[in-house]
Amino acid sequence: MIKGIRGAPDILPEESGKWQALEIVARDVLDRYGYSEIRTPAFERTELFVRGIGEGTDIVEKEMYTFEDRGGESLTLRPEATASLMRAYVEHSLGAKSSLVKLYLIGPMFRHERPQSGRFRQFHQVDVEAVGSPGPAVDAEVVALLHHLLEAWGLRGIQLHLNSIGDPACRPAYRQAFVAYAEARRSALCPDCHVRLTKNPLRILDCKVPSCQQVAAGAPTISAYLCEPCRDHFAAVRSMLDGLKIEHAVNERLVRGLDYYTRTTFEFLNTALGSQNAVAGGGRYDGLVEELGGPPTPAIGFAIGEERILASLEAQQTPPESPTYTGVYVATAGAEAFPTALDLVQTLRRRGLRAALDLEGRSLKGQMRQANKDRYRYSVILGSDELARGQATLKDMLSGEQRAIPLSEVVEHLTRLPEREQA
RNA sequence: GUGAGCGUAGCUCAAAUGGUCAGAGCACUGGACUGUGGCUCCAGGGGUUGAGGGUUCGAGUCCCUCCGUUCACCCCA
Repeated sequence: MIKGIRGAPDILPEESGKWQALEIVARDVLDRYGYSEIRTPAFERTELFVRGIGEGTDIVEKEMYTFEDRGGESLTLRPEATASLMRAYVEHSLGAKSSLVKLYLIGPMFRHERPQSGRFRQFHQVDVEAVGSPGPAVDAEVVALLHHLLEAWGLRGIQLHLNSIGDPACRPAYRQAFVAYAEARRSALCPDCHVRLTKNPLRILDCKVPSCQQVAAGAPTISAYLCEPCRDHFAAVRSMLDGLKIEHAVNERLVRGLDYYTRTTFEFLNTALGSQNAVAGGGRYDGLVEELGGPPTPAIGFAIGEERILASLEAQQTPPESPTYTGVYVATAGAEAFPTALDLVQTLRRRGLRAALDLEGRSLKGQMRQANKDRYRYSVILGSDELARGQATLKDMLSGEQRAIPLSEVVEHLTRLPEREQA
């Protein structure tokens, strides 16, 4: 048996409905906020991610699915959406059409990590980006949008963590101060953090090792080092969120792992989820577009992990769907009724009804069982008796009542009956 | 990449110290109900016990290797 790829699960028929429901809500809410969908390819030149995400990041260093195409060019399956989206933004000069461009992208991302609960090698994100404005109002609206989305999905108990990590004017000073502080306490740090010290020192703030946390607790905080503009920006974002009654906690340890972030960073956490508990995360990245060869363009965005949203909904036992009885199952007694049944079913389908019949020559009993299992609201029984009299038997699968009606009126009759009924 | 746990029918699981141990429930198909679902009862199909090797008179049960899977670390959605 040829098996699927580890960490790239199939979404089976019984669960695809949940995904559809999730994405319908997302598209609806995004549309209300004025966002347009963009679809970019699932792969890009490797260079795009190396430059966009950052040479030293874990994603680029060890998690990318990279391969050479037949022309010898290095390509990579997208590990995240922002870089692709910004590439398209620059390539097609989307900024020329309006000063603030609002885009979203839904699709699979690929990262070569060891799978575990809430983490996959192919996973799905709803990625949202607002490009073109540096103002704090955009930050606030973007966070409010995400908050709105989670609410629309029915998620409960999600915490919002917020931080500002400064900009090129002030972050270097902080970084320097932090490194000096950490360097002095090197002996207390775990081996991983020794590596971080040179590669990505701020990540030490995130480390879970107790001794490192102690070091982190006494470390200089970013807030003390923010420059005037960054401080004002952050304060403005916070006060707008307060005005919108969106609860948030400032988490100075929230240092995101991608190089391109500036100023505002945020994460929505669900502590009910276990180890991989970030349900969505994002931030501002005012330098990325320029880094990719475009004009200096401020932007902010976030990504939502669809698997983690679904897991959260499972965890709180509110699956997105409830079974309904709809449509018509046409059962036949005797092979001679089949042509009539087939024709009837096709007609019903053209009239917009969900309709089916047995294609395997099963017994009437078997057909009725199928009708019940597939949640059909009505069944129509066609047999030699009915055909001889020019009639059909119409049965209500919920009440069990049945009666004979003229064959010629079946379609009309069924299209007038209530279409959807709760179980 | 590192560590730990687990791998028996489609699914969830049984099978005491190795000796009728290859089973049950659900699901599926058929029947009881001679043309009818959801309840009940009966029957049937389906497994080289993840793969390969070893120990033994004998292994699902012990040992080794590999593979898969789960959770955790790392990191992130």
